[in-house]
Amino acid sequence: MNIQFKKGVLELCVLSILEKKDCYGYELVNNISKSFSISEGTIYPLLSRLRKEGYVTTYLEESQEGPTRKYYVLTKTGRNILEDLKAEWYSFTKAVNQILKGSEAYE
Amino acid sequence: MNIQFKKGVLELCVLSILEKKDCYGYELVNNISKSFSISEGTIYPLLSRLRKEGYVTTYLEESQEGPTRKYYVLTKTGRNILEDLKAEWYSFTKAVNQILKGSEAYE
DNA sequence: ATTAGGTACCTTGCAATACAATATACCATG
DNA sequence: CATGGTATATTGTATTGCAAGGTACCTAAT
Repeated sequence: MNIQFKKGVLELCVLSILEKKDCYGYELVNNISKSFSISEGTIYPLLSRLRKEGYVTTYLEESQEGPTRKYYVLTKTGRNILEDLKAEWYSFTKAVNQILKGSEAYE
Repeated sequence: MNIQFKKGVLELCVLSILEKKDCYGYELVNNISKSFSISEGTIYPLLSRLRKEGYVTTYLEESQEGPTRKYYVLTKTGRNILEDLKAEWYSFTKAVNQILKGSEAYE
């Protein structure tokens, strides 16, 4: 898996998953890992950044299976950013796919 | 335009364009700029790297409109890399789109 | 009780890459 | 001869993903 493809896209994925339900870091790693490889050393700094930027807030909850979980919740700002990122992602991939296909076909 | 989305994808785009015809750096910048913003300071180091890795070779050709152009040609190795990158790109974007759509729909 | 393995958090140092800014130099037009 | 477009290239900075490591909780087997 090309590491570079992931740059910036991970943020989009995390926000998109949090849109559906609150998650803790370890859960996000396992969830996203089903789609493509991702490590904890990537997620935790990313989550800290998202919180610092006000895209998410957190709350703690105890677990019977291990240490306390820190759940992340999407804020209103985070929701807006997510919409922007999604739109950018779709238009970007469309542009790339046009280049890959020879770019004769412009709709 | 999210800078991070471009990471690594630019290499794919450049190789894909070179697959169709030989290009010089400045031409690639103008060509790709039609799809998304890209600067010269990004392309030239990238092209040097591609040459160092044996994905492209170069030849010089004079121009009436300005300084000598350095044309880049895809090698056999470059062609193979391009095929790999394309496949990775398609499978990666598919995975991301599944996450964005809620990932209930697995085909 | 001690060990092992799974769960869960976090930090540090490193690598890759895109960009702005800058530099050089050619050519044509005013 | 100055401006603007063409064309190449380098330097320093910022961002982000990862491997490796550390802390700590819980359960089950030894």
